[in-house]
Amino acid sequence: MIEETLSKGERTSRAIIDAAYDLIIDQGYAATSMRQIADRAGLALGGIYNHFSSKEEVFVAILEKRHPFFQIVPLLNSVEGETIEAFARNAAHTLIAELGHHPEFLNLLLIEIVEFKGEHVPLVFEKMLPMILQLAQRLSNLGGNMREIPQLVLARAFLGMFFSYFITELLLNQTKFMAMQTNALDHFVDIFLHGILSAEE
Amino acid sequence: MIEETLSKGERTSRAIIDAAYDLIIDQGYAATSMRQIADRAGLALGGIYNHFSSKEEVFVAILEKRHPFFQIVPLLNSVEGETIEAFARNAAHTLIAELGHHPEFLNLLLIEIVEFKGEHVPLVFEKMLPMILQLAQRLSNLGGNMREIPQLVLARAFLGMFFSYFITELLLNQTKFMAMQTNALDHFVDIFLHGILSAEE
DNA sequence: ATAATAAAAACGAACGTTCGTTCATTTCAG
DNA sequence: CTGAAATGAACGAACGTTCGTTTTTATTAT
Repeated sequence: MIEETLSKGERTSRAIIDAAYDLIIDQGYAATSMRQIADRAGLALGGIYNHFSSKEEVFVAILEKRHPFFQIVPLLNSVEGETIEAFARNAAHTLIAELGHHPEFLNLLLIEIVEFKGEHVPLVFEKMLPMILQLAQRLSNLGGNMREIPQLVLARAFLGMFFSYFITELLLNQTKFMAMQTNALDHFVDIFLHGILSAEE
Repeated sequence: MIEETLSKGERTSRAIIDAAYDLIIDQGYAATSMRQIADRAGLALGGIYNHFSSKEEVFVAILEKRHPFFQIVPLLNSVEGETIEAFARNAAHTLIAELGHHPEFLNLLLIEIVEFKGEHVPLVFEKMLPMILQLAQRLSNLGGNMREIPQLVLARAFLGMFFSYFITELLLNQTKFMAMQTNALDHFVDIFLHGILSAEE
């Protein structure tokens, strides 16, 4: 349907990006060759260069379409919840429900950090700025009492909750002898909301 | 002094590991060549193969000596503090004081995840097990009241606090227009201890 | 101590592949 | 019919690894 309305160039452009994305999040950038990308996209090696002028340009195109933040921020914008607590809980479950099936969805972010030293981060941030501002506006109107915490710290800690959840999940999945933790996320959210200490003293 | 007592083989072995470590955390594994490693270690290309039988074997040797967990866990073991809160605060500051000057110290962990899919994680975990058990024993004796949280979740959340601190710090350092956050770590610890919600209702 | 010797280490050219990119040519779409 | 898209051979450079040789080290016998 949609494919029909796209020009041929646009279609193979997307096929290249899709193929490169799959390969790169699986193998990393340097370990993925243009030949592999061409094969998977279903065209000849030289054909890629009719759409992208270099390997890195393909990578940048992937970042602009598929950076994890572009998945996370809109999802957060769609989360319901009147209070801070309700929003945090719903956000956690929404993100896990949507992204939990793709534990490698963070790989693109990590690859960019590891293989490009984060030099494309400004590009991604700039492209995300409207979405971020909209989200910030939305969050500032939430009900509930919150301790005095700088907004940026709050955002970092909230994002960090997912970073740590996914990265440690990834590490644990490798050590088979450790038990699965089905409700670990709820605990993470609880710690984020209430901390590890008990109220009594 | 110490060098004098080491055999020639041991010395160049270490030189190779040191050189490879510097290059790999800077460029990634696939992007680092054996020639670069040889040059930086100060020997000829073929010389490496008198000490390691392949490039991956060099990488494994690096992991066994320099994996971030081997720096973190002993540091945590050395942290003082009688209560949970005191320990958490001291631990955070100790780790940042020691590792904060090397924001790339997590790279080896990320590289292993990204370029090897975490397949060496069991190896590292096994080597760390005694240290971990010792630390767990130490922490279970801390004073202070804590909410009921599974030990493994607690460990994940605690580690996650540093993951998120360092990764977001790394991201922010790229976006020059954002202000430095000098005391962000204290806020992270506060959130870890008390959560973001205020006690009143 | 000194000389002889066997093992370990260093060397660097060479091997066969694979890499990213280019290009003249052919095919196809609008 | 014209420009965009696809082709696949070819380029030089770089890759990991091997190998025959030379040099250095550590040990033994003198």
